[in-house]
Amino acid sequence: MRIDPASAEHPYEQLARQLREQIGSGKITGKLPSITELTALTGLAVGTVRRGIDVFVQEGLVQTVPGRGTFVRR
Amino acid sequence: MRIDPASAEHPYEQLARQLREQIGSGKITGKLPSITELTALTGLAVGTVRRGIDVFVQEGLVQTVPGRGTFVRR
DNA sequence: CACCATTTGTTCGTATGTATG
DNA sequence: GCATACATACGAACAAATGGT
Repeated sequence: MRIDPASAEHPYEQLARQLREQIGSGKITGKLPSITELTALTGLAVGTVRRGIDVFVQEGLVQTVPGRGTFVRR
Repeated sequence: MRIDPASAEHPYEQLARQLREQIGSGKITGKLPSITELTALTGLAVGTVRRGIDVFVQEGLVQTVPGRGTFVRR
């Protein structure tokens, strides 16, 4: 889960793409890493991580539950 | 265009609702006030105004053009 | 062509609120 | 009550696109 700030691809897009790959390949099935964990893993800010995850929420690929986490829809 | 921070309705939701009313009633037809103008009009932060407008972008009600502005789709 | 003002787009770091367990 | 986790908001900064001078 490495983010390159200098890339032409925006950090939130890189995050979304990398998460999508891990979801698609089945590496992530149930619960996604928490936003706090993702900020630690990526070095990104909270808002940026949210932005990346929002992509999936819009698509209906994941479901977020306050106090619980973010889950891959199946 | 008044926002009440103490309301149960979030500021970005209040903004979206009020803009929607003005669009629906035909008070706003072409270009929306710029984000900078909306922050001045509402006292909200840039990000919050963006959030409110994003609602319409998602819905396809408006179209944003970098360097130009935000326009009501017709 | 260069320069500049305007406008949207993204990111940061922090704070507070709300829901869950 | 407390820890965890998502949700919203703030203020600031910088980039990129547009259009006019």
